[in-house]
Amino acid sequence: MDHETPSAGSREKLLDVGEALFARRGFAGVGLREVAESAGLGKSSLFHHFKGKVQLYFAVLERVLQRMDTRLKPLFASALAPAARLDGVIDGLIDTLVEHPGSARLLLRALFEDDDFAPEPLPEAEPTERIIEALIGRLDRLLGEGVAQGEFRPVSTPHMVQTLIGATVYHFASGDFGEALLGSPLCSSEQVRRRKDELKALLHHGLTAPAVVPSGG
Amino acid sequence: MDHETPSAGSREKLLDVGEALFARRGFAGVGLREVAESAGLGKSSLFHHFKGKVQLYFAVLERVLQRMDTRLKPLFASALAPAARLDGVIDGLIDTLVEHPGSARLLLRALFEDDDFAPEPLPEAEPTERIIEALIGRLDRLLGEGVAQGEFRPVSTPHMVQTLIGATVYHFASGDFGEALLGSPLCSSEQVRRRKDELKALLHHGLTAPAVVPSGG
DNA sequence: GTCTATACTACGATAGAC
DNA sequence: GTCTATCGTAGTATAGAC
Repeated sequence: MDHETPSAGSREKLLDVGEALFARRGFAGVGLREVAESAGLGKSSLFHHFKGKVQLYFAVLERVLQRMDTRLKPLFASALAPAARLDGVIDGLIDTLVEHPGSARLLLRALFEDDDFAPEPLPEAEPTERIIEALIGRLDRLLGEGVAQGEFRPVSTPHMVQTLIGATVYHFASGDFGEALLGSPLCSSEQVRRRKDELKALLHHGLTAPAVVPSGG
Repeated sequence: MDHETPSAGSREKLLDVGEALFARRGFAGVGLREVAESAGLGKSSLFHHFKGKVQLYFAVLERVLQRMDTRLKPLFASALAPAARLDGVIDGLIDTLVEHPGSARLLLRALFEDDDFAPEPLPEAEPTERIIEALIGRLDRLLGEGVAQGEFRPVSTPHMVQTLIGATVYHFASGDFGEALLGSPLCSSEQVRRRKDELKALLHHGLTAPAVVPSGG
């Protein structure tokens, strides 16, 4: 093992620093000098670990998405009924967003900022797009399953996916604004529990099919 | 009249161009040269209309927010019951986001990107914060009213505000991703109508109090 | 693998002619 | 009100010493 670890510590540290900075200020707002020096390196040493700025950025994004995918995959694969499975996915998603500060913002940026870093599609963006597509696909299928089985109302699953992203990713990305709105830190254990409860209650009432009703109603 | 219009056209054009560019690439991702030349001016002429980059940015943001505020104020002030009033606000909000492309992204950025353009709080950011605070305050009070009158479930109004922002602002800010997910343009009249219907249905089932139940249940 | 030094470009902003 | 010219800084990236 370890046949692929050039210097081990520095690369990880660059990814950590890059994750924090890119999350806060976005791709264009971050200078490589700041990244390198925050990691305890000189500016030029960064280029020994990453070919350029975009490569660093997508390496950071891919690590965040990989973490999320690893965490959520088993929850999607559980044998529970769709509604219970969705509850588990929501809890797991919120947990990962909270455990790794910055990942919510980084993910939100990846979703709404069109990757217009370069004119032509970048090959290094492909792995990240693959993971996002897989995650969204699983969520969409879970919702579709619930609708097919009659446990959920017949909603538009893509629109519900968007609503769920907004309710989770956006919420935990909304730093100072969200904190001012709630009156206490977004990631405090109390507000995290509250967020989970509020969202799951909204879905329980709003997504679950409202029991069996006679068609004449 | 007209005592305050120096050149009229250029300033408006700069705001238009700035709105499009800042929405797409964020504050740091936009160069003043591109803004000026896209407006048909030289780079230096821009400084005749705006003192600097931050002033241009907040002028753009303020215009967007002002537009939104003017549109939504009467909807918030309507005499309808809270649930119907909320429906109207949602329709109006989505309409403004759709009519002015870029405003969703610009607003989303303003909400989740902490204004870390400068170390100290900028005086030119204050008007925008005032409008946002007013809008959010009205929405929060509308929800609180509905809860107090028993028309809504006893939800956390700040959390519901966040959910609504995510369901509207984020959705229409999610350009290529959202379009790929839905399979057709976000702002097509069909998808806009669908978005309104899906969201209002979710709220109708998930936010409205589920009829009167005996307390012993 | 990290450093100093450097090339080249673009940035925000200012000065002054017209 | 717009222009050309310029300043100072910081950006990404490369070359080469250690």
